[in-house]
Amino acid sequence: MCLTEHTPSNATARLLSLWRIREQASRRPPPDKGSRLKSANNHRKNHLLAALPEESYVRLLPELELIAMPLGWVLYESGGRLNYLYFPISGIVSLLYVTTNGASSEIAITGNEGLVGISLFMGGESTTNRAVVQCAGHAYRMPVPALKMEFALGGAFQHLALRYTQTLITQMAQTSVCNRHHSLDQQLCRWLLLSIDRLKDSELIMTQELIANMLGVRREGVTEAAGKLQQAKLINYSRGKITVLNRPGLEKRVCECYAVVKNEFERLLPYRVPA
Amino acid sequence: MCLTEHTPSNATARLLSLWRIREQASRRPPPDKGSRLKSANNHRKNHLLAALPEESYVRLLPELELIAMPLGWVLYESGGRLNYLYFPISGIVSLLYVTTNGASSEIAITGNEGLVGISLFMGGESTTNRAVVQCAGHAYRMPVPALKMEFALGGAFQHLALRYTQTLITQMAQTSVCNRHHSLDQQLCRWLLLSIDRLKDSELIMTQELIANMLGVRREGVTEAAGKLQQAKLINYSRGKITVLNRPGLEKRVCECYAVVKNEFERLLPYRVPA
DNA sequence: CCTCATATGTTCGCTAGCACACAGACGAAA
DNA sequence: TTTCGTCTGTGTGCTAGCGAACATATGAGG
Repeated sequence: MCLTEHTPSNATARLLSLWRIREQASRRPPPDKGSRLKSANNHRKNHLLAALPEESYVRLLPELELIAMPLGWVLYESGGRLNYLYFPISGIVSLLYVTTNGASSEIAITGNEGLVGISLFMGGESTTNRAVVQCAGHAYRMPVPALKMEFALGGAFQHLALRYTQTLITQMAQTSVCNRHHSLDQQLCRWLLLSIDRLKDSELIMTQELIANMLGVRREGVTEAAGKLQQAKLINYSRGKITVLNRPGLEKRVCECYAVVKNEFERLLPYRVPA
Repeated sequence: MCLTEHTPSNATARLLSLWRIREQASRRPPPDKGSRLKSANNHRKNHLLAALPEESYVRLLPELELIAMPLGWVLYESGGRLNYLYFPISGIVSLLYVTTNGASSEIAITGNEGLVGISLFMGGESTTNRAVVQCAGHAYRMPVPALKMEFALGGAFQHLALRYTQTLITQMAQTSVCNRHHSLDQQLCRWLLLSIDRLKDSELIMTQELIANMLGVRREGVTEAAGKLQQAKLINYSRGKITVLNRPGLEKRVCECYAVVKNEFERLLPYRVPA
């Protein structure tokens, strides 16, 4: 492919670990329809659904189906077709780009503040990235026809979807800049903060190997950076479980990128606690 | 700001060169209204305008005003308010992110295939990046009220604008990955190809210093990478003028990122030659 | 033709992060 | 308890790109 490409030796290892994820995925297709979680209030755990006016909300309600998002499940593949728009109510979904030689980078991250599958309403039907569940959780999914109808109305739903897309764009731009200019240490802090912002507790189930895949760096690099944070008592980790002990401490170390993304988020989609 | 931030010493130099740009900009506000270029067919030099059905086109025509985009002109500033949506018919506009310590990175690039100011219809009104004219040219601009009205119709215009936004997202994602995984040499090739794709001739007015700002690297690095390309007779440059001599040669050296962006572009917005 | 600001070339030491190769350490299952 | 797979820690080169300082070239304007 590329003669002058960086040697893909280690990249192969990364690819393997991604394969592992994908196999997990095929083993566990989305179950959980009609679980105990299915009570009206759960919908409002997704901030976008929560922000919908009553009128749109009642229209969409019957279309929404609750599903479980197991760790590692691939919501959509690069170039693949989507049949649903997803509104997470818990857990984290990563938008991941995987290069032809197996190296990968996280492009953006979505939790219960957003939705997964913007290409459905943007018009492309597919994108060049992959969406993977990074932390298990649940989501409501909406079939494409319903989505398109509601979007075409040009009302609150369209408005929210587009604003959310704009925050995603900000996140992607910031990731790009961060990749270029900031140290691995800072990027790890950013990643940790963005992630725990999307969880209720401050505990992540995530190995350093996977974090390395997200950040697009070597696992050893993450070990080193995480080691520093642990020494500073900001986090604690062992065997795929990371606990944030001192959030303000992380915020001191992180680069500007985190704040930019967060501020832009609050500017565009101020979250109102659902009634 | 960031204690562990990379030293901003050289970044300062970069900032200065950006200042220079901005001063040029304030010296030359958009003139050129009603120039000789103003003939009906010129609108169609912008691919998005060209793709509009007659019905929308005639509605928008009276709203469009031709302006010149001088080199270095800032269409909008990070966080700043926009009053127009721009449809370039020639020249190149860079979306640039500048960090607090003065380092910068190009996020995406727009020519006559697209439009500048997506935040206007996405809903944010502003973005965290800056749009700078990288190669002088002309554009039609549309005032915000007209834009919003047309967009709200939910017709072809909305459709095209959103599809274009999707290609822009692809470009940003790819830039991010490229920043992480590919060598400066390859990135330079990508940048050159993306740029000359948006120009009629294969000549760029651009110093290595400025390219370095776009790519977010040191000028010396660009000198070295460009030197290799010149030795290989792929390009020729001197004092701020770069000529591409051997396009296929560049395409052999470039990383996958260029092709991904280009293919996605053609998939989403196949350009039909205007009648 | 000369001057001078600007653009490019080159050098040297330095650091972050890479590749590769193991060693330990923990925990779930047998 | 033992075993074994998975995580994490560490070390040894190595390279790309950084910072800084300076040398050279070149073209536009006097």
